[in-house]
Amino acid sequence: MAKKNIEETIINAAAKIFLEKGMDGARMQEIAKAAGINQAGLHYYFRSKERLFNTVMKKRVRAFFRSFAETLPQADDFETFLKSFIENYLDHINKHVLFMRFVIWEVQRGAPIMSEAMKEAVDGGDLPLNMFLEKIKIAQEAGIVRVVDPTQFMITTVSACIFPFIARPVLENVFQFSVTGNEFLRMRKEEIYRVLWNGIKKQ
Amino acid sequence: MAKKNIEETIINAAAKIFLEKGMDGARMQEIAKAAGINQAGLHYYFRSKERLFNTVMKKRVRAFFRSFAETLPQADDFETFLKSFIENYLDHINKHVLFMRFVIWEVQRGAPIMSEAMKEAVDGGDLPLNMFLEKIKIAQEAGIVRVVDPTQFMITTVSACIFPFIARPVLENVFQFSVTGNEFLRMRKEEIYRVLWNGIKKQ
DNA sequence: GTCTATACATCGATAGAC
DNA sequence: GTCTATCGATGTATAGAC
Repeated sequence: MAKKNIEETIINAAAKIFLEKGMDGARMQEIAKAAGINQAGLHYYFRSKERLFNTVMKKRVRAFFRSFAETLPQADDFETFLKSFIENYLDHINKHVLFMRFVIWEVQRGAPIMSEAMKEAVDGGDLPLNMFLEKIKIAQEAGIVRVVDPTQFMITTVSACIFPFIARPVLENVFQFSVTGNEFLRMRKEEIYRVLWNGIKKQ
Repeated sequence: MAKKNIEETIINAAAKIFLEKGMDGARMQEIAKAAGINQAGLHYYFRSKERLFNTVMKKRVRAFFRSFAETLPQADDFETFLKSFIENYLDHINKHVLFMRFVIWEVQRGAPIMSEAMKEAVDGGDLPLNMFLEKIKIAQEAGIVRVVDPTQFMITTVSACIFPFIARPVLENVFQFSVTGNEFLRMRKEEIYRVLWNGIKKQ
């Protein structure tokens, strides 16, 4: 296997373990096994656990931020835009639940690389938030939606989307519900769109 | 100091460290120091790290669930009820950000005690969710609010409340904002109430 | 019950043969 | 570049004096 391929294999295996267990809970031995090499090989390629962690995270954060663009619909009509965004974004979240929960935890836990990687991704223009915010402003000026702070509305939107998924194991205990992943996804798409569109549209 | 008092002191010190660092990242030495004793004393009182962790969590989860009742307002009028609930609940969250983020992380990480403690608290009736859900149903029957699934609406409400706080370090990077805690709290109270009330009220 | 000293286990990292 | 063997550091846990 070529060197680049091995490094790629290690990074993917490491990402899986790190996302599940966190930096503190992850074991180099487990990563090595998942990558199909031994622990000495792991150190040969990445020198230390910290360097491996940093490499993995820089790559993942950037890729994750970039992929946000794919959730942004083309529609000019704000209602259609919002509905499509919620559907796309929930599908997107559904694929990255582990990563999002992990980032929230590791950032507060104090891993310096996380903030650094996010800052780089934001400064590098990997996260096109402005398009969403502009859509709101345009709809406000057109009198389609109420005048609200666009950033606050967007925070509310992503909160309603992300939280039920990253906290799902907790919610299942608290609300004592039990539905399949697909059913839950479908219900959330409907609920969030209805509440948010009614919540922001002009009567 | 009486035995009960020392145990209490240790539990509080341990909770602080566990919530910040997680089970894997917490160190017995650090907990001992924070409790003002040495590591041998820690083991004398709680035998092992796992037992200490379990004791702390059972206590905290139950207390946290119980305190939810304090966020439930008395108001009969649903609009007033919702507005007050959001304000109370955000104040409540603001005091327990570390704990909530920690629970979400540890539950997925696989700490068996967490699910167990939650189940006990729920089964013990420590979490009076029904009052909130009943309020929605009554308002629906009275024609005050639209017909929605009460559980889904409640999930949306708590999501909009909790997420911005547990993910705040991330949001600050992503949205590049920087306001004081109090200012952020005030803005969220206003935003969530406006969007959710408009989102559910009958036109 | 509380201390010091230390045993014991685990993990990250490296040396050195191949 | 990859392996086995092992070092050294760190962290949990305990023995035993007081």
